[in-house]
Amino acid sequence: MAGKRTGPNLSKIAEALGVSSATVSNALSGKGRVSADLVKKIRKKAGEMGYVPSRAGRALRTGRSGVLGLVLPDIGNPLFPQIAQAMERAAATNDYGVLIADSRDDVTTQTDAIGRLIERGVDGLIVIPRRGTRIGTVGCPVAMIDTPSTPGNTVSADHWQAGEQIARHLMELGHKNILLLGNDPASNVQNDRIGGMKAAFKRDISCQTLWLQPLLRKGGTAASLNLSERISQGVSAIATVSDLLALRVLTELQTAGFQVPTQVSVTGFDDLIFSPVISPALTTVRMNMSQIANIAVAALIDEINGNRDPKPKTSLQKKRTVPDTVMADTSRVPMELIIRSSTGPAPFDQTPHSNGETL
Amino acid sequence: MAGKRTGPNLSKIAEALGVSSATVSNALSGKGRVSADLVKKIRKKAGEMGYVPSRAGRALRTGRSGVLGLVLPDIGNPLFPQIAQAMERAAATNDYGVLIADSRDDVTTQTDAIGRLIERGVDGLIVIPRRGTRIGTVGCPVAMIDTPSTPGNTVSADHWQAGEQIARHLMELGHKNILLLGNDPASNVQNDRIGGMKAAFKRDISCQTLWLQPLLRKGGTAASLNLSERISQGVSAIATVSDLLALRVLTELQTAGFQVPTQVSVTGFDDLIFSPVISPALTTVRMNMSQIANIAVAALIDEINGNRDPKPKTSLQKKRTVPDTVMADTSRVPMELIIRSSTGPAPFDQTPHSNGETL
DNA sequence: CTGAAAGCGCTTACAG
DNA sequence: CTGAAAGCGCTTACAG
Repeated sequence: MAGKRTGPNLSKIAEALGVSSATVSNALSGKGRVSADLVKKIRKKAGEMGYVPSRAGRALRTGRSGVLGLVLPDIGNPLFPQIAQAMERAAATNDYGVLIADSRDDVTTQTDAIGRLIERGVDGLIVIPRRGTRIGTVGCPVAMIDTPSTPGNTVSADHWQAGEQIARHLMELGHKNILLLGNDPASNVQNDRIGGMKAAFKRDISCQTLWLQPLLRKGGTAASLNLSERISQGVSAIATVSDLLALRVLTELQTAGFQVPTQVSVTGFDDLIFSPVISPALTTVRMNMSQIANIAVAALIDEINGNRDPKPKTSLQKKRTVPDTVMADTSRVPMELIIRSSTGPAPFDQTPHSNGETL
Repeated sequence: MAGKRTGPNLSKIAEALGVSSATVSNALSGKGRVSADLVKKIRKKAGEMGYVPSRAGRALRTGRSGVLGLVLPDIGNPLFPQIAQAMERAAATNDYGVLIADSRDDVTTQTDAIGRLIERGVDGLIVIPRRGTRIGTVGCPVAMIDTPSTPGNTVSADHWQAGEQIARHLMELGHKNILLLGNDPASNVQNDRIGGMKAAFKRDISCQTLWLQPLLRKGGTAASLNLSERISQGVSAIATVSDLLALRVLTELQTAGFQVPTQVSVTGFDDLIFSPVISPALTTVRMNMSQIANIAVAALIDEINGNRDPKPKTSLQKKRTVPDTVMADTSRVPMELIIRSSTGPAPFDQTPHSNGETL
C-alpha cells in the first residue's frame, strides 16, 4: 500500500490530450515554451485528473529534493516550537518541506545530524548552532540562526538592541540598581543581550552581572545567588537573559516572600509560552520568528537557485570559490518589547548602596 | 551547487569492480543473492569510494520515500520539543527521516498539513490530532498519539493511570479536599487525566472539577476560579491537568500570599522544561516519549512493509479492505510520577467543609 | 510552439 | 550466483 503512485503521471495526461509529456511538463511548470491555449487545456486536464507531480521523479532528474533541513542544538529548547513552526511555514510557502534533526546539545551529534540530513539530499540547511560550533563546508547552503556576533553567516534577532530596550524600560521606571542575570557565559546570544543592556545604562545606574551555570557547575545552587540579600542591599530590578531564568527568579522571590514588581522588578527574554499566563506576567522581549524564518529561507533558496552551476550538464563541476555558507547578507531583525506586570516603578525608599560594579 | 550528485553511484562501483550494478545493489542491500566474497569486496569498495545511495533514485524506483510525516495540532505545544526529538530519533534509528508540518490548531490547516506531507510522498504519518478530529483515510499508514480513549488507532501514554498515581500521592499525603483543574473540557487527554484521578479517590475524599477555558471564554479571568476562597474553605491540594496550568495556579497562589506546599499542594502533568527549576519545583508525571515514539514508528514501519501488496507490479492494486489507520495494537505506555516540592502533607488544621461535589 | 529522446540512480523480476 | 534490461516520473537540451 505504501509507496506506488496512485494518481496519474505526466504521460497519462499527455496521452489523454494527445500531446507529448515534455509539453505537459513545460505547460505545468509555466516556463512559457507552450502556447497559451495549450497551457490552459493541459492545466485543466491535469486538475481534472487530480495530477500530483512526483517529487521523487523530479528530485532524481533535477538533483534537488525540495527539502530543507532544520538542525537544532537541543530540540528541548523552549523556543524550538516557535522556530520550527516559523520555518515550516516559510518553507511551505516556497514549496519546500522541512526535515528535522536534533543534536542533543552535543557537537558530535550535531555533525551526525547534519550528515543524516545531507544524506537525505536536503537542498539547504538551517542551523541553530550549538554555541561555539563552526559548521564546516557541508556541500549545501547553510543559514545560521544565532546572533550577528557569531562569526559566519547568520540571520537573527537583534539581541543587543533588545537588551537596550529592556534597559531603557527599567531606567524609565526609575530603577538605578539592577542585577543582570545570565545563564551560560559562553553563549553569544546571552552576551549580546547583556551587552545591549549594559550599553544602554546611564552613568547613574549601578549594575552587576551574574552567571548562573558556572555557579551550578561548581556545586552551587540557585540560592548561591543571594537574591534576598542583594535586594535588601538595594537591587530593585533583576534583568535576566531568558524567560526561563526569569521564571526561576520570580518563583524563588515569591517563595522568599518578595512582592513582584512592588519590591523587585523582573524581566526575561523570548516570550515563552508560559510568560503571559503566570502571575505576575513577564515583561519580556519577543522576536519576530516568522520574519527571521522568511529571511533565512529566502536566503537559502536564493543561493540554491542563484549559485547554480552555469553548465549543469558538465561532468566536472566548477570548484566553488565562495564558501557554501555565505548568506547574501547578515541580517538582524528587531525584537519587540512586551511590557507586562512583572515590572513596575522602582520602590520609593530605594537605598542605592551602590555596592555593585558601576558602569 | 545544490543538487547534482557529487559522489559515486552504483554503476561507478560496478565499473570499478567489473561487475554489474545489479550485483552491487544486491550486495549492498544484503538480500543474500550474492556470494559472500563478492559482498565483502563490494562493500569494501563502496566504503572506499565513499558511496552514498541516492534516496531519490531509490524512492523513484521503490515508491517509498523513507520519510515519515509528523503533524502537530499546534507546534506551540510545550510538549512538542520532546515529541519531535523522540520521533526523530526513533525514525533515524530505522533509517527514516521526519518531515514536519504544523496545523496551527485549526482543522482545515490540519488537513492542509497532512496534504502537504502526502504530496511529498511520506510513507507514514504520525499525528497528534487536534481534539475531536478524525483523520480520514489518507492513503498511507497513520499512527495517532493521543489517548487510548480516542476512537481510532493510537499509541499513547496512559493518562488515566497517571491520574491515579497523582491522586494516590495526594491521598497518601493526607489530602481530603482536592480541587481538580482542567483547561479544555473537550480534550480527551485531559478528561482521561481527570477521570483517572477521580477514579482513584476514596469515598472520604471531597473533590470538585473546574475547567478554565470555558470560564475564560465567557469573559471570566483566572481570578474567577476563586482559589483563595476555596482554600480558606478547606481545599488543601489543587491537581491540574498540565504543568502549564499548575504553573499558572502556583504563581497566582504565591502572588496571593499562599505558601506552597505548606498551605496548598499543587500538581501538574508532563514535566515541562520549567517544572524542575521553579520554586517550589512541580510534582508531576512524565511520559516516556521515546518509548511512545518507538512504538509509533515501529507500528508505522510494520505497516509500511507488512501490508505491501503481494503483487506489486500489478497495475490494479487490490483494494484494501482494512483502513489504513489501523495499528497493530492500541498501546498505552505508563507514566512516571515525579515527586517534587510543590506537594507536601495536608495542613494539620484542615477543616473539611465538604462543600464540593463528593464522589 | 511542440516532440522524441536521453538520463537522473536505483531495484527488481527474469534469464542464464 | 550473476547480469542485462526495464522502468519508476520527471526535466532538459536539442531538433524540427
